[in-house]
Amino acid sequence: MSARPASINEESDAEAPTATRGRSRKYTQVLGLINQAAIEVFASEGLAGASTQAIADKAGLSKAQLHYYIDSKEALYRQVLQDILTDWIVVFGFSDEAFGPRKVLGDLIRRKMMFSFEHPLRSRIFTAEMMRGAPVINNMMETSKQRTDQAAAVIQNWMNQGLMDKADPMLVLFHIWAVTQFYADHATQAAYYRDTAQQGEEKDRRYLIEQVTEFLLKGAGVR
Amino acid sequence: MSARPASINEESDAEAPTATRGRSRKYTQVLGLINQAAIEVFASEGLAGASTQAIADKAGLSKAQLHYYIDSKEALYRQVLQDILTDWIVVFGFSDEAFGPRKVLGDLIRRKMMFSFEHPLRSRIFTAEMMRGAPVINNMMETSKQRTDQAAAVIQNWMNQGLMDKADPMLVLFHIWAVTQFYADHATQAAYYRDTAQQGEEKDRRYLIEQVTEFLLKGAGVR
DNA sequence: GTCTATATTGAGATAGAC
DNA sequence: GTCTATCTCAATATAGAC
Repeated sequence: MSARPASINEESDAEAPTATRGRSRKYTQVLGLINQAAIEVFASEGLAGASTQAIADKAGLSKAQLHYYIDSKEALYRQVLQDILTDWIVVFGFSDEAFGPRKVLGDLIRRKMMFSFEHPLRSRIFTAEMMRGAPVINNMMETSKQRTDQAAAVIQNWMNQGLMDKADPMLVLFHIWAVTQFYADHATQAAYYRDTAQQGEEKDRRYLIEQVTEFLLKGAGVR
Repeated sequence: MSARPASINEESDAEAPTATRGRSRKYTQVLGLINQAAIEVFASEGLAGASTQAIADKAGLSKAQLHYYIDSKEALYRQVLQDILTDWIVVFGFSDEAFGPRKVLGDLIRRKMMFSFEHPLRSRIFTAEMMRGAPVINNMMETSKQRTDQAAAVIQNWMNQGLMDKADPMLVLFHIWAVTQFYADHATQAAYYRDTAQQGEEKDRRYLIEQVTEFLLKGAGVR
């Protein structure tokens, strides 16, 4: 009960977090509320700055109630990061190499941009964790690295086949990451510099995806 | 005295912070130590997570001593951000438009990359502040916005003269920002994915600058 | 200017009744 | 499962002697 007013920049998804097997309907639902609240607070305050009180408030729970559902603040944070990383692997995954770089990378860029638009808070939590040197997430990143290596190998193949300019494939991936991520992490900055009123509107999103895709494919020399 | 061991990823500059006019030599020197220590702690822990104890330790001071030199943790943080923003304006400034986009943007990219290599912690503090919606730095950003608008106008001129592809000039600046910033904010991630032992070495820096410059100028369609 | 000691607040987490 | 009350600890900041 007592749904809290949505804050600016909030994400609206209420995905069920992982590890809810064999629990009651309500338990899972409450975990979802907590997960969402945690994302909002961690994104703007960081791990240290996030208070369990703030998370509890946003989830519509008392602090004691919250602690009944979670083991600790750190465990909750770890859970959030785990979920984000799982999503990254899907979003940043490659479709079939045979479609060629224009199609495959173009799709990837669009997916990543959509993720930035729809889950900016998740993006920021991840970036914040990276900037600290990934102390919490360290042991979860191996899978992500393997996928990225595979992607780099595919890009290398395309380069060898003359489908795109020769360059360091991993760096090409970095640059795609950097630019698409910018629109999540620096959304405030971007809105301020563009003084755009229509921020987040469908038309503007299409415009940004178009501009970003063109820039990145040209930068990578995709033919 | 009692210089603390340098931690990984530390910045080595000991620039005197602003607002030290009319103070003794020593006072200014101690403020420099505090400033440097603050940068390190804020970068990895954030504003909320940074303890004055940790800052004092890194600066080689007692906590009480630290509080003699600073007004409050928040004021110190504000000071650090102010200094960073001042540096950005210089680094991100344009040289003479007449040199054309290849020279001017190329120089800008190199300067920005060097800043990422040499001041990764400053970069991260700024990004973290942006990701929170810039609550502390908000009223300092007007100057930065003006300069950016001017830069965008110059780029627009170049586009009109056919010196580079037509696109949204502000977005071109965003993308340059995003990619160069990546090498500071995500240095840990980058090192992990590249499993590079020679991280931070002169040769690798030149290599990265070269790759990034080529990618960005191609992306912007600079002729 | 520097030290020891401390006031004060806030937060994470738990106890135990219901 | 939820509540009130509370334990415990850490953190900012200051007091006051030297």
